[in-house]
Amino acid sequence: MIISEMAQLTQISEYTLRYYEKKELIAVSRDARGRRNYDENDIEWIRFIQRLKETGMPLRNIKKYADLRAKGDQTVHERLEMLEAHRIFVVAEQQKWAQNLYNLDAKIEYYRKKD
Amino acid sequence: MIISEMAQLTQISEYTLRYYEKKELIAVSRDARGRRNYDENDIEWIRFIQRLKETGMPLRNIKKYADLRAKGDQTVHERLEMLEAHRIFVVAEQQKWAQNLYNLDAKIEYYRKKD
DNA sequence: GGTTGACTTAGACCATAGTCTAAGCACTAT
DNA sequence: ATAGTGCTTAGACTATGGTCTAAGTCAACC
Repeated sequence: MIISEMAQLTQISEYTLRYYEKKELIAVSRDARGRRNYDENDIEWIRFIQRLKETGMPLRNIKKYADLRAKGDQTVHERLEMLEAHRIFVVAEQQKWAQNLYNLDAKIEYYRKKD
Repeated sequence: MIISEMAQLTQISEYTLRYYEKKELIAVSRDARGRRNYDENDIEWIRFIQRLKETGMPLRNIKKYADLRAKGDQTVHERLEMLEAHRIFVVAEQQKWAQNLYNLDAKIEYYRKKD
């Protein structure tokens, strides 16, 4: 799979895909012509990056994770620890969103009465 | 209440408080000496701004809301509409977080077995 | 043989949201 | 008096995460 297809599939621009590669979040192999050749594995990995990003993990941490991943199975434990730490963050964020939604609803209720 | 107290209370730096004022998110009155004099109303308003920010509303939208607020009660309906639109956004974000947490947990489970 | 779309390096540019400094003035407290 | 804290304007600088362009190469398609 070529970069344009990948961009389409993941909704990540070609610029950004190259940018991620330069930042060493992704390592992509090339075909005989030197073009990036994304495989199933890359797709999965990029989707995972997307999820980490959506849950507020900065690229530098994603990079750390990518580095561990590149080192192979002996880093599974470390990766697990990263994910578990991130999980705690995500849960805390969720609670913040819930609280904020609650407050927002109270405000909306208040305005509805005024309106 | 003077700016340093306000910064302490809200955990927003003095720089940022002045920045918000320059951006016209807040209008603060001055005392006889020309110093910013925050009152209860300002505190409540700034807390509200914090919540909007925490739920991902960009400053330019908060500014729009602030402008409406400044115009008084005849804008209650418009403000309500803004909040309702934002509510939809917040709920969608929450769902995204829930989905991401679910995926994260699946990944963690997978790694736990490998570990 | 021209167009298309990929590649490269390097760097400019953008938005967002601050953060900080300089320089000079004003007032209060020690 | 002088330190401390507030004020002002104006602009520099930071971090994050892209986004885009230039300039040149290369291979494939029509």
